[in-house]
Amino acid sequence: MANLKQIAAELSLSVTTVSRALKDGPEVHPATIARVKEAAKRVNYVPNHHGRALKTGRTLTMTAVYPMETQDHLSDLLKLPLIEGMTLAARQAGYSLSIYSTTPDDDPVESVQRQLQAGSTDGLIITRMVSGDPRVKLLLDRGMPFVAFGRTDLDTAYPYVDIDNEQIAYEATRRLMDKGCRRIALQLLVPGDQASAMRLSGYARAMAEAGIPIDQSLIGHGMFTMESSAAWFDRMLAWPDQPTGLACANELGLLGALHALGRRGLAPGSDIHIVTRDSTRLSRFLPAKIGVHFVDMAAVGRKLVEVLESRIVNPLGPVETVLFKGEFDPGE
Amino acid sequence: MANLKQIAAELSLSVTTVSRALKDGPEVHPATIARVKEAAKRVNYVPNHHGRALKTGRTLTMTAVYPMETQDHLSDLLKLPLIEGMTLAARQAGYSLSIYSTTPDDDPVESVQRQLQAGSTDGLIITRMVSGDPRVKLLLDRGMPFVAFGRTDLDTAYPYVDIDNEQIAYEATRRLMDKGCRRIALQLLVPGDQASAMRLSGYARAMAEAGIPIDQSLIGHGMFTMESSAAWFDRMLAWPDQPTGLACANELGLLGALHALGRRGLAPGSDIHIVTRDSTRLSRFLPAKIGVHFVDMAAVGRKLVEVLESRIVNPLGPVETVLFKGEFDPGE
DNA sequence: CTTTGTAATCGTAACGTTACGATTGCATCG
DNA sequence: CGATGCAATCGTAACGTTACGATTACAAAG
Repeated sequence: MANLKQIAAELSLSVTTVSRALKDGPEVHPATIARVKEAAKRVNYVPNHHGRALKTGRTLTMTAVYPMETQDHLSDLLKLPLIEGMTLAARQAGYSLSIYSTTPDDDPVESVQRQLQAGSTDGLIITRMVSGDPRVKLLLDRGMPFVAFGRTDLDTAYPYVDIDNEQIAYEATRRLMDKGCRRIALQLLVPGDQASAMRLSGYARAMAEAGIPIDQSLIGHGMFTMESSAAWFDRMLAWPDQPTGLACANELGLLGALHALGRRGLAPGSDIHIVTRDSTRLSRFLPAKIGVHFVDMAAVGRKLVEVLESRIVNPLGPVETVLFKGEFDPGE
Repeated sequence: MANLKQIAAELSLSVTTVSRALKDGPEVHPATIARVKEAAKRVNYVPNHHGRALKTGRTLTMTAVYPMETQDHLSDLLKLPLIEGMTLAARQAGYSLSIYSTTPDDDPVESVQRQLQAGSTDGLIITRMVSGDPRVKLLLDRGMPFVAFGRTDLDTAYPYVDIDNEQIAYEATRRLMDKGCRRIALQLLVPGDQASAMRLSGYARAMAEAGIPIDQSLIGHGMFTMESSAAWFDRMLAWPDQPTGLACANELGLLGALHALGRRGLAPGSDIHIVTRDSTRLSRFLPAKIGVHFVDMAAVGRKLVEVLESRIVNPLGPVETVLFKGEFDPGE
């Protein structure tokens, strides 16, 4: 409620002087600065966000576009440490972080466009990149600072932070082969998005190296939930030529697959081997031998904010791109 | 980039008329309204958030204060569906949701105060209520719309949405007793906060009814992580009078406890029984017989936003309070 | 031909802030 | 004693929006 005008009136100063005093302007008498700061503290003055934003054009707000698969099912657990990393880093950098949820019904380009216009944000964190993602061009054209979580196949340079999904899937597949697996099943999330495409590509590379032809029926798409993962894997386990190795999309996929195995009295480690990506370290606490690829998503979240901040502060600076590698833990 | 002034200049109208036309003001000629809307659409006009907020005092922003235990460990998984429920509901109600992370180092009252002053939000969602929570009085005094996730022991009325933790813990304890357990261990999260106090109270009620004295050494505080849960439970399993029942704080506590059991070659269901609160349905996919109390946190998140919106729209309206009950599933 | 009424549009001020140029007071210097 | 320089402070305008009262044009009524 307290504003510059009130402080100015109380101290018989002009609004200008008060404003300058609060930023330690060199033109203001030190004694006046002290008086102003004392008064500001006393009345609990905090600069009005909108007044400042309107004048300066800077809002000190970052917006993360948060894609949801459905409204009913639990999202990929990696989003929790990601959000925590982002919110904390944003706050420490002096920004507030706004979360903009989108459902599959929303047009992703339009979602971005709306954020652009309203001038309500200094920068955007976009996720769920797709091939030739049109949002990148749009944002570059408008000069809106942004950073992508994930990459896309464009010839223009743009800032991104990504996980090396290709390497993760390659390594996962190789590990399974080391255990003797040749029929290796692969779980993917969103059909057509970049992260899934990279996983598929890493898988294909490992298979090609081993000279094993790819069996499309071993590749599962849309494995968002424990239920869908369990049902899909259960179906495969009924085949005469059931898979002997499985690379899970994430923790939820793993839990679903373990559930399907358990119902048949099977456990991973002897006949069937399982590898998963895990960003919560949850799988390390399961009573099963599982190879785990850990990626520190809180660090990814912090990095996203860091890169975005540098874009905001210096829009013409060098375009940063960061690739996080995972750490593989074979699980005994 | 496009603003009212530009549209007005282009159509040779005043800014006022354009502004009114966009809201279908009855004083504007229908033909003019059509012209204005066409032009607005053509130049992709979206009202500037800060200009509007400054003038009207409404920001169309809600802020959720998000408490974090530590910067390193994964938070309670219930926060993921909670955030998803909140962000989606906020967006559908026309608000954007800002997440304000706080660490244990932050003074919770000061965190709230800062949000208040800056005028950057229309309402607050506060969590992690403590006994006699000073934030409630502060917010009521200032007339800032808010809703609490959780209750506190104050004689003033204020809006809240809560989970019936007392009932959850009572029922959990009773279920364990039904299985024959008398030495029942209880996991709690934050020492001193309201949710943990309620859990403890429900536990105590069930124990009193059964005439079993409470053994303080069976009550564990600060069980935020799988690691701490595992270590704590492991210590107890080494006792000659080890517990025969365990009520876990949440999914992470459960995984930690199962891990400790598994290392000793034990499984829940015969000698030792386990019950947990679960809001991700994760425990249903574990190969263990566990009693589960499910609470739909996405619904809680949506409700929080709904209650907050009604406070914002009608600050003098009736004070809503909502209590979510869980559903118990005995796990076979 | 002036008055009254009404539909449509306009102009000004204000929200709280900051940028920038103008102004004041006072000591110093030729 | 008037000119100059400097430190300190002030005033105005602007960001984009909306609220409110004023103004215009024109038709109908006296």
